[in-house]
Amino acid sequence: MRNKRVVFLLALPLPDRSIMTLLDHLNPPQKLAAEHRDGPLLILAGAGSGKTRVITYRIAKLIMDYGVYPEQILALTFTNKAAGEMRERVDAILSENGRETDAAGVTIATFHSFCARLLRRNAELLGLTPSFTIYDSDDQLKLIKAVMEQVGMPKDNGEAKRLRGAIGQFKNQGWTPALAHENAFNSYDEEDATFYEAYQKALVQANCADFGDLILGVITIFRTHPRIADSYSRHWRYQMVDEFQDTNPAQYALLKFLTRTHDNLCVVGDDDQAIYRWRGATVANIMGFEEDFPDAKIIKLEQNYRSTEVILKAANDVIQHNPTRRDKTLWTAREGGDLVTCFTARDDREEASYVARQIHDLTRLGADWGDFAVFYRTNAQSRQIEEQLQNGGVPYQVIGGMSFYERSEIKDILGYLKVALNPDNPVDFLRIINTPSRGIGKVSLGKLERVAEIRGVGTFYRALRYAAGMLEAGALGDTPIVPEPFGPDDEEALEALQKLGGRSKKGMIDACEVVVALRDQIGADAADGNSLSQVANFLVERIHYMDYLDRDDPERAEDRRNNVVELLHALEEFEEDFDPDQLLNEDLPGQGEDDEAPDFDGESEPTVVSQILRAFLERSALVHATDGMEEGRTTTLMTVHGAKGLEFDTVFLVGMEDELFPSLRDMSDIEELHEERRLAYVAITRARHKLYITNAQSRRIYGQIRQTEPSRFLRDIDPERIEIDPKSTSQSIEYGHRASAPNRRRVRDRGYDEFQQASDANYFGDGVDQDLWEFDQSPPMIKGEVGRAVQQTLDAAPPEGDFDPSFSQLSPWEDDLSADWQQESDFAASGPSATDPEGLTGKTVSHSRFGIGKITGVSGDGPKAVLTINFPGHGARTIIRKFVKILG
DNA sequence: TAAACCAGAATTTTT
DNA sequence: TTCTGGTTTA
Repeated sequence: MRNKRVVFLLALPLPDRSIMTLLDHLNPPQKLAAEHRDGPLLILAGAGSGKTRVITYRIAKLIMDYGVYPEQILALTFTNKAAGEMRERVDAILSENGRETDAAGVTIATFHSFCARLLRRNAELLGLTPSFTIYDSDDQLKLIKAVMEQVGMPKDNGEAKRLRGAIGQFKNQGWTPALAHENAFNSYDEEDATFYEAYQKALVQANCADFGDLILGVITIFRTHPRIADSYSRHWRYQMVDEFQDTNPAQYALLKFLTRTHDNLCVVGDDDQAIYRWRGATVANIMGFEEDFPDAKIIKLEQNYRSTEVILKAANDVIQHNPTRRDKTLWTAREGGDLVTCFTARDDREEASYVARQIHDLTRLGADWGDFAVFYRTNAQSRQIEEQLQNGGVPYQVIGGMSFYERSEIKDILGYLKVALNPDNPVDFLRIINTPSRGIGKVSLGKLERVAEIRGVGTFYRALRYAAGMLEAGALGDTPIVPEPFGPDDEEALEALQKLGGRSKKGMIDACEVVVALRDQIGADAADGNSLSQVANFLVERIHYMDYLDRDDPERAEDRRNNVVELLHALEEFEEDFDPDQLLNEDLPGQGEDDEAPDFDGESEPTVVSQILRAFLERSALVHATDGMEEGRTTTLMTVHGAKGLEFDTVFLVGMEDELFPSLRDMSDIEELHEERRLAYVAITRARHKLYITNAQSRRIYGQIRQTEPSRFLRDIDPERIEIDPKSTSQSIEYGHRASAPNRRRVRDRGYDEFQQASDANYFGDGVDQDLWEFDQSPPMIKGEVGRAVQQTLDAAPPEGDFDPSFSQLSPWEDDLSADWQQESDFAASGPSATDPEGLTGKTVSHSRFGIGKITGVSGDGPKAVLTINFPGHGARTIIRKFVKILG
């Protein structure tokens, strides 16, 4: 994958001795950038020009040749994926050069996780405790609704979402409520700012921070305590930022603070890949970098090592329609290449079928499933593709979409743990108080809320303790509850809560007991024999959560229970890997170094269990469970946004239709169109050897069938670089592009009907036991070696235009696949045992967390079979079959 | 209070 | 079409 730079060895002068073998792998501008030592540096790195490579080599260079301590280096990214990859590569480079211990010292993090750490260190300065909860946008919306109600606004879901957006933008700008007021243009802005103020107050009172607060909180601290900023700035003497074009003003302000004692800021970016304007990112940061850092050195990386000439030119065709770009011309040494294949389907289902079919055929010819990726504009499009891939027996992984941590069962369990750690958190409190149902309905909640408003009570949790009669000081320094009734109304509210009926009273006592018990257990130290996974297991038992799932939705109970089990595993795993030493010598400065930095002696020293829990919750808030993408063995499905920074041999870009891609919800916003175009550019430049672009003439949206037009971006590509698949419904890119005739009839090309028949018969689904084709059970036929270039297989493919006759027959695939499956079964049948009816023992599997392992034991069968798997590096694990991919 | 039912939104993209 | 949240009913 990264072994094709050898060419340059000969062309380069001899570099420094110590790191010679490394920098030799870089081309001249790359080398120049990696050698850069002090002062600001802007690296304009085109797609596929090796920017991560440059950053990682520069880190190595700093450490090895310039004598910089690893601890002095900070590298910030936007995604966990990028951070992980960078960490890995720095690790590899340093290890290769006998400096394996150094990599751990380098701070490589996402903006958000980095700021979360800083914020925990200095939480008191913002009125938070180090145990503050991080709210995701769901939680955020709930709190906004609560605040809306509180300030007497009418219930309005749309308005709540608008406010969430407005607050998000304030925070992206780096504006506190006060600044939002100052910057208000009109009375609407003013109102939003006022609401923002109320919301922010509620957040702090709840001891919570939302995503935007992580960044804004840190810069607020830096603004008010410049000496803290100084101390951090001095600590991280060399800083690097990846994907700089996606920074928003708040992040930029953060960087300014962090570099205030020096200007060793190295940023890498590509304005053509700026795709997060909607999240407040400003290209101005990259376009005007020299203005802020007049001494900035600028280095352009223009050689693309990834794609063929055809693909690169197609990408350039598209992006050149954007004005105001930084001057940059990408070129590649890989001349020629396969044409871009376009396919127009009649509908979205046929489009998905086509993709599945192509992948299937190419893998039969020796390509690996892992060579392929399917990109779509919106997550909703993944369903059709998934269905067809399943039918075709193509194993796949979906990146993004509904994350593990967004599932209600996961949120419930984590909700309890979050409340245990921070009982002031009202969103999770309300989530768990009656889940599973305890007879605490709207009325009881109202009474509880009323009491919570009384001075001396303050929060739901404390009101609950009052109601449950658990008034004494409890775990973790809970203060005794002494309500200070402020008049007859308050007295009444207290009385009402006291006099609650039997059922809700009982429910409240129960809920209270659970939370208090959790808090006690978290408060107890690991030394007392307590562990986080024990606490979690206790919780699931104590609230009979599994039974609740069965009752709640018997249909999905099975899945959801497994998810809970998986969560418990994850907790256990996390706990095992957790290094308590890490807590002692964190590489963060702050305390002690600067007298303005607070010591957070707090009320009670956090216990190990609570620290682990805190760390786990932080990770679950900041890391998508799907982040751990596996390389190599399965086809990858993701949105175009998710694809940034990645590359694949063969890319299918689906749904290239106007109004879908470009999305254009607001036709008047020309900037939005430009951003969509950059998005298309990003998508195209992910492909190494082969690009397919597909569209559908009609598509179901919200269950309604809509006619579509081909994407304008598709028409931007020079037809010279395109071949239209003979099976395509239309042999022209512009199949019906006539603004004057919106209801035109479309001419169907010959060949279409055959294709359609097959498609209508669901040509690899009907008549086959669907279960057989479920992802996990798909026949494990790994054909080529991982990473084998698809190019070869394409060369070997049957001549185009020769429409595969079997295609129109009823079930060519079933036959093919059944044969394979049969073969596999025969193989398996050679060694089944009583406990392992399917002969799984000995097979290789892959797991999202533990990686590749071998099955050593099996009990039960079907997707629910319990497997014992040995993962090198993790030891033996017990995992439900559903959660692993069986590779063969 | 809980279950069952119905109406309306949702689909741009993510930490 | 699917999900969510709100309302009605037992």
